[in-house]
Amino acid sequence: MEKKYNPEVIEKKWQDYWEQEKLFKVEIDTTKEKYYLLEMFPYPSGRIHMGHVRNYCIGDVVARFKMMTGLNVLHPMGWDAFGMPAENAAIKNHSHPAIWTINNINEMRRQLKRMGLSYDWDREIATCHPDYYKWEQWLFIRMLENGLVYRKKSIVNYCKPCATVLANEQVEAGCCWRCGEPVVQREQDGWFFRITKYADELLDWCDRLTGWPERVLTMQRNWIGRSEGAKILFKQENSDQSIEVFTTRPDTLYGATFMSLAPEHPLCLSLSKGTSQETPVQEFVNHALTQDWQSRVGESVGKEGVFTGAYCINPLTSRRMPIYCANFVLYEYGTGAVMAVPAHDQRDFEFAKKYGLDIIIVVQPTDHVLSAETMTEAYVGPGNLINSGEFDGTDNESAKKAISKKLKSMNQGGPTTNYRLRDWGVSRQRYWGAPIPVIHCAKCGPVPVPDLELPVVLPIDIEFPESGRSPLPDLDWWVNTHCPKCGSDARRETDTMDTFVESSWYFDRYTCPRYDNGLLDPVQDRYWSPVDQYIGGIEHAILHLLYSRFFTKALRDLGIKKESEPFRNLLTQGMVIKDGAKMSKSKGNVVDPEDLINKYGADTVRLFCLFAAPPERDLEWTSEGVDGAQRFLNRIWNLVLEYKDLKSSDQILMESADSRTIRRVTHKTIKKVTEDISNRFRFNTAIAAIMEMSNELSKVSCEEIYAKNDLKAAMKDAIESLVLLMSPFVPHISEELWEALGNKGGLTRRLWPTYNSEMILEDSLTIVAQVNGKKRAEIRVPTSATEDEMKQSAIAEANVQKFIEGRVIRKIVVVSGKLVNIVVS
RNA sequence: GCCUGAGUGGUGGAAUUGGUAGACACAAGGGACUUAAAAUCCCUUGGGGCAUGUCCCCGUGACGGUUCGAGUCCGUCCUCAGGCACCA
Repeated sequence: MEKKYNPEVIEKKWQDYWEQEKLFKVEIDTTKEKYYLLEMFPYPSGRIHMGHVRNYCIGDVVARFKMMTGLNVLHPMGWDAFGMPAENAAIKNHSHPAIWTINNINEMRRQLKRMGLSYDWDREIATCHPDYYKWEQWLFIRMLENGLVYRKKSIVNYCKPCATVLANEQVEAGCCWRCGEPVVQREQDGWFFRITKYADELLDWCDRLTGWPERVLTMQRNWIGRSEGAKILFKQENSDQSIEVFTTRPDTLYGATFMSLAPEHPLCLSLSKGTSQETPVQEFVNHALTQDWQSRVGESVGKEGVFTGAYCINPLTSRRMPIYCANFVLYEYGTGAVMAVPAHDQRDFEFAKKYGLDIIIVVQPTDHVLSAETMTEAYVGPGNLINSGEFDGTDNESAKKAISKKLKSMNQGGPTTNYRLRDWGVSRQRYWGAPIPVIHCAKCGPVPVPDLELPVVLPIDIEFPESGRSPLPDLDWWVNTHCPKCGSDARRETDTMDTFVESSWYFDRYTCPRYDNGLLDPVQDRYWSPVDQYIGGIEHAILHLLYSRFFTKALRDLGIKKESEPFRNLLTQGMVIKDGAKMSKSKGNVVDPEDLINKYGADTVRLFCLFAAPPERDLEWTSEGVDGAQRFLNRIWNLVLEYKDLKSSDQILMESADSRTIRRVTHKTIKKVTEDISNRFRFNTAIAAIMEMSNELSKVSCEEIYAKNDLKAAMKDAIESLVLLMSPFVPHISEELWEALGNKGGLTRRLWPTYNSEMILEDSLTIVAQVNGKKRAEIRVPTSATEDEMKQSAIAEANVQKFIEGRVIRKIVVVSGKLVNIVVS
């Protein structure tokens, strides 16, 4: 053993050893309990950042700990390798997305290996590999066959110069993020996953995901946004057509005085056609549709609208209700049409005031009286119905049900449920993604590519255009094909899939990454699924985690999987920040993990990441803290150096108090560290306990230890336990120290130390003596002391006497092992 | 606006079921070793008081409440962070 801790040498040594011994390679072992641990796989952006480091350090502690407790641990890693940054980089560097991606993967794999993470690298997957997306295409077709995928026209953000659809987050202040030209709304065909079919199930299962943070579940519940209400049909005047609306307030139907349609609603134009309102409506609609989203629905935007010239009929009052087109009505939510009740809805109130429309109060609160003439805002609270015919006097909650029921009996609507969740549009007019496996035939329409022709390989050998426009539509040799059904000339779908599709099932593929007879090997899936612990950033709380849940249910219904939920437990780690802000290039506060590894070694970096904050919280990066972590590892190194030659084989005549103290510290620490890792993921307190133990052991004199057999034995056990306890956090130095103690390498094959409760017991303990709840003394009592004895020693204490003297003792509260509280008047 | 979290020393954080507030670190100050520095080791370190103690008072965002006892439970409010946001 070297005199000085030299991470550079030992980290390389043990990483090589782990790789040669294939220490982290796993296979099904039915004699062992399985544990599937997964961290969110990275996008191969080029270099790992501190967020990755933190995420993967946390995962590695859990993985190594679970291995040591005897579980069969699956701990894989891979690459979320499709996506736009590859295209941008290719444009910038006159390169190719594939080359850029592969180089990045190689670089990042090398960096991750330097962290000493316990991955089974044989299971590595990259989602841009045809062997991976082949099964995604296969699944797409199965979903298409089962009605879970469909094609529809929808309104999208479109950039003309770039000839592509933009995601909402790629539109900056109404302009394209790349070319700066204004984005327009455009109706376009695209493929959709029918996630709304699972809205109820996704929502209901939120209550059963007991291993997920409540915060994430709340966000998902809000996103799904189930609301109970009614659909109501309003007959159009002079027509047998009806307009359907959704409302959560059917109780206010008697107060509905007009109707509002979203500008996208086709009725806006058709109703006004041929009337004097035709031109104003056309202008209004055109204006609304060409506006960017912010200036149309933004917070500060007022209510605007225009009369369509048409009327509909309130089914209960037979009132003639003018139909308006209004900017605040969302086409995507509900039916894109709303009944307006100005007295009881703030938006309708503002709109009615502006355009001079009638306000009728139908819900009267019990504590004050509303009047339509004087009210300055809508009343949305509870109350009893008025102006509502047969429902007058009913409380409005019961009226919701009663009126829904009546509408149903009239065939004019009825109770219904509506969701905020919309179907998931996955078409992207981009190159670097998985091709959608469909062929468009003029006669047969869209036809799935036959299974035998899968995968539809993304053409790689191409010139990547500088415009950013996808080269696929121009690749005649690739696009032109024949219809699988009728054989006539046809064109391939040139859209690729949203990259969230790949990450919605990658965790399944890790169980059988090279399986070629199907998407999943049922034997592997049954053994490994579901993921027992998933770890990643909170930023994926909705999209990725919701999509993955949807895919799991879809795979189940297609008979491919048994499980209904992908991730049994979820840990969301906080961000890494520096100087109070998230690390970013623009702020100039980025710390490069590899520089740190070069300077300190991976163990120090790991230790700091795990010690400075609990996983869910943000981690403030400080270089002083890293220095501190390094100092601790040096101290441990020196401590082990002192005791590495201890032999415990000498005969022990009697255990002394000193050796019992060493054993007590050891067993207490084993208990604390075990519980902190397994129950709570509180690595910071686990490490603090290890530090306390090492401080204790450093206090005793080395000569004394070597002088007595019982101390030698106790210390040897203590040092060995210490190294084992440290090993999930700082594996390299632990292996080296373990070897120096005369053992063989491969600590994850060792058993995690266990504690003996009897060893933790002390002969006497310190308890607190309080008077009226204030601490007045600390007293030592024998562990075996009875309540009475504890009371007596508390009362006998001089400082306690001072406070009870001359007062009457009303009551004495005894908490065994903790305190005695004497209550005096 | 609505929904979630979170507010504890100079800093990161600890206190697991209502029972010693500040574990463990970082920073700072003092000391030892050294010709010197670095490294290392030791001591002090929430605020205040004096009678300098096994002392007293105050102290976990604010104010109330429950309790023998509250950082922890309840109520009202304040601040910060995140999510959603004209969702009918």
